[in-house]
Amino acid sequence: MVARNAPTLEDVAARAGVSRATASRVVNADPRVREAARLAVSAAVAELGYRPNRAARRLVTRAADSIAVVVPESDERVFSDPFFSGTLRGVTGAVGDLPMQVVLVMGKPDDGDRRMERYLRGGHTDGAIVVSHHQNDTLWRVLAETRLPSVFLGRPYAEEARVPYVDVDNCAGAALAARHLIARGCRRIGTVTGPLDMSAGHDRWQGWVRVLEEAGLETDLVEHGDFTAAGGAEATRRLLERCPDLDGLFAASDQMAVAAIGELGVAGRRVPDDVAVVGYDDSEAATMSRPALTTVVNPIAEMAARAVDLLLRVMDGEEVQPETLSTDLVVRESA
Amino acid sequence: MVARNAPTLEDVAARAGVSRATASRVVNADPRVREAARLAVSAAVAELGYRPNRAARRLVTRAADSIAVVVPESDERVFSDPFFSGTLRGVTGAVGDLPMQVVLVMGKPDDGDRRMERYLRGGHTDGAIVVSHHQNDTLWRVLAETRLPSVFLGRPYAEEARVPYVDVDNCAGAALAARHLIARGCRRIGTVTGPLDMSAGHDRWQGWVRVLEEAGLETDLVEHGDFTAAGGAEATRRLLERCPDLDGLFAASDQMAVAAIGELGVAGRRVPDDVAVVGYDDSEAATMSRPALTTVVNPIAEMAARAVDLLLRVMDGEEVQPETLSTDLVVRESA
DNA sequence: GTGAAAGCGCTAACAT
DNA sequence: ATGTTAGCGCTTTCAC
Repeated sequence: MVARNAPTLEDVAARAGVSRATASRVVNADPRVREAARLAVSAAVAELGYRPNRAARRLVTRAADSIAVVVPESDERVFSDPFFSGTLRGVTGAVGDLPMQVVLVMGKPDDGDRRMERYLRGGHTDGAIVVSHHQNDTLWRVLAETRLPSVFLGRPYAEEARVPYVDVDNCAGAALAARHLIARGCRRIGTVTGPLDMSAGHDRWQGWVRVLEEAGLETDLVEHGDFTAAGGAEATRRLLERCPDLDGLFAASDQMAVAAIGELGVAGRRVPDDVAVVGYDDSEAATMSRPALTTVVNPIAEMAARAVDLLLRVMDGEEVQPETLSTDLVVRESA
Repeated sequence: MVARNAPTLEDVAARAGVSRATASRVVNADPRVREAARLAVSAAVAELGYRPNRAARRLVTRAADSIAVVVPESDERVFSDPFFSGTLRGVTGAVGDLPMQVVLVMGKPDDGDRRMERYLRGGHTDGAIVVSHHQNDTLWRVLAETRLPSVFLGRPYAEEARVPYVDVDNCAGAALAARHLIARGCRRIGTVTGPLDMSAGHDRWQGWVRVLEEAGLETDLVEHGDFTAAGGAEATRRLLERCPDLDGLFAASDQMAVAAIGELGVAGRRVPDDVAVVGYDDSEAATMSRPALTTVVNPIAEMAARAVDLLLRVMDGEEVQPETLSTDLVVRESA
């Protein structure tokens, strides 16, 4: 609720002895106003504590107001995975000085609670960037129905979802990692995957499979994680149980890779001498880790920037094409 | 930008063969509409893909639209400290189903970049909850100038800042911790403080001092941290250098306490046998830690809920009084 | 350079 | 139960 009796532009104009139009011009820094009038209006604004009514302004300018960053994950997850903070930072950075709010909307959407869906349907925002979409999430359907301009950051798993997205070539990224391990001489190479109901998890796994097949290596040393450290540690333990003489490991996130290194240490295996480890993300954790992580770059900031750009264009009524960024491997100490 | 030529309520009404008012009633679930009319309007809404113009609605209802959670900390910090995720969760929970957005605004405000100030001055939100305010932050001044309804979560350090706040009695909380250590038999008790330019950091330190003085113990075993794990580890190392036979430690945050336990382990000192450790926050880390942390409860969710309540009332033009919640000690294994 | 006037899309009296 | 009407506060032609 706006403070009662908040002064309006009318009040400011009256106080400054000018018309509403002139007052509006001053407030909006229109150059064609006499110095005297400008001063009078500025003074009136200060004295009255005038603040423009955003709704009124927006009603006439038809400008966008806010976009949502939608993350269908629990808030613990959102706040513990650097991927999300990176994304949010990227989005706010890309929105920059546009007079637009970035609203973070998070929560598992399918745990019976339809809060997220209600929010999206409520028309509270002018657009949405959806991050971390899962196979069974029906968010894309909700978004299609409401016709809310939206862009996925990370290709949605469902093939029917014909929505704009920006993705990175996760398959190629994982292939880079796998080839690096093979080139190093690894032969019993395992992988700790991400969730397979997400395109990123699925694609990184498949990229790994493809390269190992080409090299004539076994592709069954697979354990599924969930991108988190805890999940990665557990998957690594299972992997070590199945194959104690593992000599190479590709983890689909840096958090899992770091956890894997920890587990390998517990099992008495040295990294990279006994087991070479490659992560994914090139997050801060990769450089902090000991040994420092060899990892695949996930250009989060760039993806976020592209997503914002796409979204702005969708909101403008433009037709846009999906974009897929390429990626790189950063070689450090762990492999 | 709203999609061009977005259908208006007028269009819906025309299509359904009713008046704008009736259409509005249906959209807003007003009960006094005939079933037939309701169906016709609903159909028209669906066919046209109508979405209410929020600005127009807001202009007439004069309802609040969004509140900001303002955190004058770097985004890394915001996303790594569970205190902030807890707060954000608390705020969104308390806002509940009110049709109001919660916008997270973060960033160090004084690094020459005035983004936060500009944002707040821009009148983008109807109210603000300020978290983690530092002594030299002049946010309260900005908020006072703009007359933006705001509530501090955690008492602002500056005494001139006559703003509503909700706080917890940090002094009493720290006293609980110190008394517990003394009762356990500790005599060389140190503390790793939070930042002293924050009321929480300062008060927890002072609460510790007061109790130790009353007990006739030395109060100079103080090292300053910043609530983070890294800062806590460093401060603990300094403390151990100064006093290798430390037998009790109060850390002003769980993150620092966990880090301290790690450092104590490195130094070959067992917790709680050699050194008893008490943390602050009762965060998830406290239960996960080994040994599990004895810690002071920081009722984050409750504070957030109170802050939202206060803010709503301030936005309603009401005068409100600061609130200070009490706290408790949870005894686990570390002390 | 400035003012008068026309709406933006919606809700909420007020009539019927 | 429904339609008519009057704004909400602002920006923006269009005259002057």
